[in-house]
Amino acid sequence: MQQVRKKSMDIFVHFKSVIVKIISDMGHAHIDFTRINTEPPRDKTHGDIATNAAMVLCKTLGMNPRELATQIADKLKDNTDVDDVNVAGPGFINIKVANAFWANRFAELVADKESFGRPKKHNKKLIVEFTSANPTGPIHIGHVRGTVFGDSLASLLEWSGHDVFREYYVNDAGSQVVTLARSAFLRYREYLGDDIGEIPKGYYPGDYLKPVGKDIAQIHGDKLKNMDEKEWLPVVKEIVMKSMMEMIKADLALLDVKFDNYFSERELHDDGAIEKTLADMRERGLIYEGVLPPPKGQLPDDYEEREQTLFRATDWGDDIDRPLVKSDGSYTYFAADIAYHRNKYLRGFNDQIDVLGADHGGYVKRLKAIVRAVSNDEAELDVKICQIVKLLKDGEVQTMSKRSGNFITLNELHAAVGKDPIRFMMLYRKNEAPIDFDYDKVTEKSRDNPVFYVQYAHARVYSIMRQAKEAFNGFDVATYDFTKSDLNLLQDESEINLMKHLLNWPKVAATAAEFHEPHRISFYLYDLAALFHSLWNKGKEKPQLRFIVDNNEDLTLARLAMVRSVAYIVKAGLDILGVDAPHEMR
RNA sequence: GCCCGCGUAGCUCAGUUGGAUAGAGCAUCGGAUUUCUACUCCGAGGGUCAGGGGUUCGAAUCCUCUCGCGGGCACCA
Repeated sequence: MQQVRKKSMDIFVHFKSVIVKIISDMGHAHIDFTRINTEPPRDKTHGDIATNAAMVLCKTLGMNPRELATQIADKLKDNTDVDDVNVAGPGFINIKVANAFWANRFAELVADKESFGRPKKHNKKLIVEFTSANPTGPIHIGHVRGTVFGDSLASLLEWSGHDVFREYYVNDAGSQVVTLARSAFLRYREYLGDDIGEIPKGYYPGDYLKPVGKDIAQIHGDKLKNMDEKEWLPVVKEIVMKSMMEMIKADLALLDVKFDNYFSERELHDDGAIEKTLADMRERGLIYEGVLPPPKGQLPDDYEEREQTLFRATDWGDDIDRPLVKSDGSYTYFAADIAYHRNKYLRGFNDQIDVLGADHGGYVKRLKAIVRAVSNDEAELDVKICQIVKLLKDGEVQTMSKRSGNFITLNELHAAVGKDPIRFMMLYRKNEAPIDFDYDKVTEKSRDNPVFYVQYAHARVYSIMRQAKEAFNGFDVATYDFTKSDLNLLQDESEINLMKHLLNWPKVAATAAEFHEPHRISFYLYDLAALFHSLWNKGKEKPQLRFIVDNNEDLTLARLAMVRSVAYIVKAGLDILGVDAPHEMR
């Protein structure tokens, strides 16, 4: 038979195409192949690749699954990349791949280095909105998870060939900004020597506004002090907003997070975008005047039934229609949100992702409804909800009191723990699962700490290379071309296992990107590190498995190619997570 | 009351979107240990996948009901 020569980076994709070709050649070219899976079997003794092809297609082809499987298996045996094939269970086809195939495939990794398995450009325009913390104070622990998640998800999608835009939505329009300005004005008076007493209830009490008070005084002297609020408010607002955003950007820099754009909610109000959006929606019949049923559960004290302007969200998958105009005539936050998501659509983002905190779980449906409605189903929104982070210190949960403004800031957390542990631990859980963030454990340098464990794998590779340099008299990892290594010399089972795991990387990264789940990268890297460390440890008992083998330069160079490849993939993965890949541990 | 998420080993969690005998770390138990700079290492036991019913060749995964935990439930942002 004719072999499928086109090599795909992903071995599973590759073998799927081989199987599809076989079935097509059997005279079934025009059936649906999408349900065919090629994946590693749970049990390694079953081989390297398992496929459900026969079970999935037997109905359409009117055949017994085992019989079909046997026919496909017979053809597979002719493939030189295949060492052995068997049919098992209800009709699984298990493929054992020839060692030479692994070696050939591994040569691609060695040649491609960190970019191994990286898909080509998709030219899909994606926007990821995350953090979007209210600009009324510093970034604190509650924002950190969503920030790290959003940033890494964006990196992951970039790695996968998409055109990704990171955006922060600044809620600078509502009454909270007025409160912020008043709070800053108090600090201004305080700086000028007034006794301001206790910060009144409802104001922002944090010390971080003191420098803002000072700034105002330095710019305007005491001339604001005796003005009416009407006059000083816009002035103070301007200064305090600018100052808050600078503070937030500095905080985010601690995590190496940079946004492509900070999108101002106020501008949506000022430039008429909301009116325009609502006018468009009215024209399309998406808006009506009506009365909403009273909210279920505890009725708010000031509830009054009245007719209001509503968006037909129920037509787009939401549970209830949503109000757009408040009783005082101004727009709701939701109205601005519609204009905002419409704006994203008009900028060409048909794939949108919003990263939100657990307390916003109730908004998912309405946000999705918005995007569908304003784009007339051309654009799609995925909302990722990040669960809470429980901060543990000395084994006890740290509760933070909002009342006194006494929350743990990113700044404090960063000073105590550092960027890499923060980022890794935030990504070492599925986004919907809560995290216990143990202050003490996360700084620990032991196997118990996955950050260290993974970083150490990378550092260990460089350590080995430094030793190789001595053993080989000036051997230089930076310039040596490992594609010259003879990878067929790697025959030990533990070496083959490590190589297989490395070759799994493209599939892991692709799956993580497809489902917007960066945590898969962290878990993969942890497993990779475990395999690598374990192999290193074997060298203690069996010196013949050591990476650097005396008097056998060829074998050593083959092993060094493998070792070097561990660092390529760890580096690629850690880059996505935004965690440093150190050359040595300190 | 309604909506969303979660429920997997003693504990903390994965589980390749429906695949075969459900995995890892910690803890427990049993061994090894003057080391290719660093982290000790190797192995074992441990399960009604919250529970019932259903869909099909096949379910932790999909549907349905029940229980438990968390979050949310006009006009705030």
